[in-house]
Amino acid sequence: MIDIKLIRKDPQRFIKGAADKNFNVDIQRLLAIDGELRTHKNQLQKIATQKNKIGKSIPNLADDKKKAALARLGELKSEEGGLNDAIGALEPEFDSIMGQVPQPAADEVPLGQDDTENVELSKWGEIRQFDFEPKDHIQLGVDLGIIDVERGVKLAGTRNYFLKGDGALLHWAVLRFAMDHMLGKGYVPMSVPLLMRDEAMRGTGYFPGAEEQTYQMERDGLNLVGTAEVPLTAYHSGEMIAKERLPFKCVSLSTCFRREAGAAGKDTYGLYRIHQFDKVEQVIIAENDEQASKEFHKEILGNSESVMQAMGLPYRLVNVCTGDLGRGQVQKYDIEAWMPSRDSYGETHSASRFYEFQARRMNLRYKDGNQNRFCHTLNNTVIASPRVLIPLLELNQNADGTINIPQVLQPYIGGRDRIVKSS
RNA sequence: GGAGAGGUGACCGAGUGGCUUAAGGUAACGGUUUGCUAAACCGUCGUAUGGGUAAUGCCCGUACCGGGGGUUCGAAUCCCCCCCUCUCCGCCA
Repeated sequence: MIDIKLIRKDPQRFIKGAADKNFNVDIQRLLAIDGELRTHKNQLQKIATQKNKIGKSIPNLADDKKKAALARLGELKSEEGGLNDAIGALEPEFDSIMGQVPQPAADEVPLGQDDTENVELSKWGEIRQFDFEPKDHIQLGVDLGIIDVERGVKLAGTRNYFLKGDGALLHWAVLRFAMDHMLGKGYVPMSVPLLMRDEAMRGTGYFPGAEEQTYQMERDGLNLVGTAEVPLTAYHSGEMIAKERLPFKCVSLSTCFRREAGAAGKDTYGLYRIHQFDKVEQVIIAENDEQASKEFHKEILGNSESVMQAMGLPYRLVNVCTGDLGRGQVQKYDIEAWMPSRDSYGETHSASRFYEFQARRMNLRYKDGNQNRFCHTLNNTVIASPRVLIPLLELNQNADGTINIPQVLQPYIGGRDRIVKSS
């Protein structure tokens, strides 16, 4: 949510901001309604002033004067009714448009239409050249007996899968390593509810917009979250946090659910785009300070980079362009890991900062002196699996079809250093 | 699922029609004093919004006691609907 006062002051900034992000929002209409509403509310206020004045004098009035006063009150009331009707007719549209105004991107965000125009900032690691014909992760997984997509589809439909034996162990190894990595940095571990009210979905900015991407439990009015960002960020929603408790840094391991509606035919092969996966997610709730937010943004990005580096996975860092940003994001960095079977980098992490966009929607505040201020929020993936298993399996395969396990993961998989076919 | 009790400011908590610009307390902030891992006393202290003004300050308004509607000249207080929380019972990993 954007402060309407900022929109009034500089509408051009928000018109351009929305256009850059490819959001279709009628700011002019918003301001027209805002103007009308303000005029009406102003009149309403004047009427209320008169009503209050007359109302207070009534007990001390003589009968004839009282009668006149009551008559006057009647007139004022009907005037008030007309104004209230006008306001009632305008407000829903106002609220609807307000909820859609995007947060303008930061100046350092490149202009662009979609992810093809994201700008590469840096690369880490050597891309492995194979001296044999490498298999993709599904071939490897099926041959080793650790990935079973067929039965996943049989039981749960397309984009579902089983991980089995060392496949399941490797999946959990990656998650546990990532979690331990974050605990060393002082993030508070959280186990969170995954069914969220609409309120939390709106507060984080997923609604309106992502309803189609969300499994909705209509009978209970709850939504399966697509990321632990929702419960973590909304944890203190509606509260006044003590300033000393900021920044609040937390991390959660959770399952994530995504309908992937509208992605029909896209990335259908393998474990890249699936309905259910597990993710370690980091969230920071901070004071309202843009410079500090940028610092925290670097911090959460660094946390994830060091996880990738520890596992030896080559990746590149991308500055996401305006057209590929979500409604609330000020700026977003993606980490994309090299995936041999795709012959390209594929997104594995997404680090966003929002300034007060989310906090304003969920009324998440702290006291700064005698002023109440909205917090700043940020989040980033620490690791998401099984997507990260794609590079992990493919890049560490041997000619005989076995997989080398990176050293940092070995403690989580029985101290073994490779995955071999089990009988 | 059944029954009951509740939702008041950062927090606790009083308040059944005008004296509520919400008592009292806690926390916070400023000060005085005594002295020392602090206490006592005094003072300040809700939010949002409109107008005025050079002003995030000050002045004048308006709204806000879970949300929405109603009764009334006047509602935290009475009525209706909804949401949420808690307790007990039932069921249950």
